[in-house]
Amino acid sequence: MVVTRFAPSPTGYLHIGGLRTALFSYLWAKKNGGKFVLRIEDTDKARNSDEATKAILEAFKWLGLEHDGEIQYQSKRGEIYAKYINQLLDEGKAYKCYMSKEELTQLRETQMANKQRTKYDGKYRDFNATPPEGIEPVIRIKAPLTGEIIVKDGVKGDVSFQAEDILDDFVIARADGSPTYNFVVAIDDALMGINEVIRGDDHLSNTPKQIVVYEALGFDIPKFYHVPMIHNQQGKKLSKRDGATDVMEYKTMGYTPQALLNFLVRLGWSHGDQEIFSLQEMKNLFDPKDINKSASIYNTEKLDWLNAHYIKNTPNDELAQLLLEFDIVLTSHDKKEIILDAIKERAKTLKEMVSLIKEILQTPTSYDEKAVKKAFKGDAIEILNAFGAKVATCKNCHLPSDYHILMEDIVKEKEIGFGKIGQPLRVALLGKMSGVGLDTVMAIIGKDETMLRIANAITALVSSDKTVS
RNA sequence: GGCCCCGUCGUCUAGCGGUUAGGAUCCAUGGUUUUCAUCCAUGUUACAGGAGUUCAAUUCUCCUCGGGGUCACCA
Repeated sequence: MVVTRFAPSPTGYLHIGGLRTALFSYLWAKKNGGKFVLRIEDTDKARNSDEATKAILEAFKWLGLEHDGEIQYQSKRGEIYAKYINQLLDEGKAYKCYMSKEELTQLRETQMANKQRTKYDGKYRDFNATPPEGIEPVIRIKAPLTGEIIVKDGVKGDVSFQAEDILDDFVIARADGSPTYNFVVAIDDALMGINEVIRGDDHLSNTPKQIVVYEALGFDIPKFYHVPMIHNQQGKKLSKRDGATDVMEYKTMGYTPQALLNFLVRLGWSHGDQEIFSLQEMKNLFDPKDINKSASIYNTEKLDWLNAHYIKNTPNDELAQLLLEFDIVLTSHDKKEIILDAIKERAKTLKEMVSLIKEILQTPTSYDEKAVKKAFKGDAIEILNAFGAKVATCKNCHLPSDYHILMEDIVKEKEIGFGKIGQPLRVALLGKMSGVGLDTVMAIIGKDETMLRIANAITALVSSDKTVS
């Protein structure tokens, strides 16, 4: 069974890059009928917060990503780590190092001065004399000093490291007894049965150290997939400064979970030429072997397009539901269908839908100057007036088609083009030159409101003398 | 600096020795529409550079250049 995991450290909101690796891990587990474990790496007490954990869970919930089993917290697993530290000590695979921080610093400075790479010199590796006074030791693992370590990576291929280039006896437990990252990750992954690790490729160079731990403990080494980073426009690692890296920001900006997931799954992964993936399709088709090797640049143009696509293809009931989050209540509005049908084709985000809806439902209080200039030429006011009268006498005006007939009538009677009535009427109803079809607007707001808006516009424009003759 | 990874249109990507180098997005143009948007059609734009290997390289090898990541008693 495939068991994957997402293992964030709760130091802030859920990052867009983190979400992508989470999604990949989730999909791969689901595709194989396996398990997706959520593990909170909260060993750094100074930087962690409960809020951050909540934020991650909130984002998961919004996007519909579900982890399997209980959430694992590293902070609760201290005893387990201690047990393995002692085991390694007993087996002589790890040892206590009494080098003071000052001495370590000194060592590094000397190495740097000699243009050597900085590494621990193994001073206490085979030490069995009386330890120096007043120093709490750290625990170091005996890492191989020579030889090759190969990371078999499903994305990058076999990546080979030379022990002498990168390894030294690294610390697995600090002076206060707390275990370090590379040690606990290996233990947790092994104990939780994680056999496919999908994570950012910034961890690739950590992997040999973790392999050292796996081997010392006799654990099976999982399959690794190191997925390339997401870069900002400058080609650097995406950071908070780049803006919009908090997953939940996308909710407030009016993106749908579907669109965001679809956007993310295609960043660094592809399945032929397919662009649109439902969550179910992702679960069926995702395979880490199709993950790209190179980093991608974060650019939301395609997200906008996907979001527009999903809005267009979402049933109105669902849209009404989503709009509730934006304080738009259409769920039991009698014109719900006609409103949503009218605007879903022209909005890129839910937020845009909100302003489109308000634009229709609210009586305009001002008129766009350019639009007025363009629309109100010649006898526009007269035409508009005549149209108003037509609406007033209309006995059966409910549907857009009813109003459309009215417009056709006036075009015929006055022998004018559609624009002659369309333009001034549009300004009167919406206050500007663009927007939803006029017959639709009138059907939505009804006969009385239509007449009111026409009257308002005429009054306003005549009194302010904004007409152009 | 050492080590490691990467390099196809502006962007996301397909390609897995022989293709007019494909799709998507963006942009532009045209059509549809009373307007805007949608939709449809058309178009511009890419194999970082140089050596090999081969009958043939975007594809394989090496070098150069460029970009990124990582080198802790952080995770």
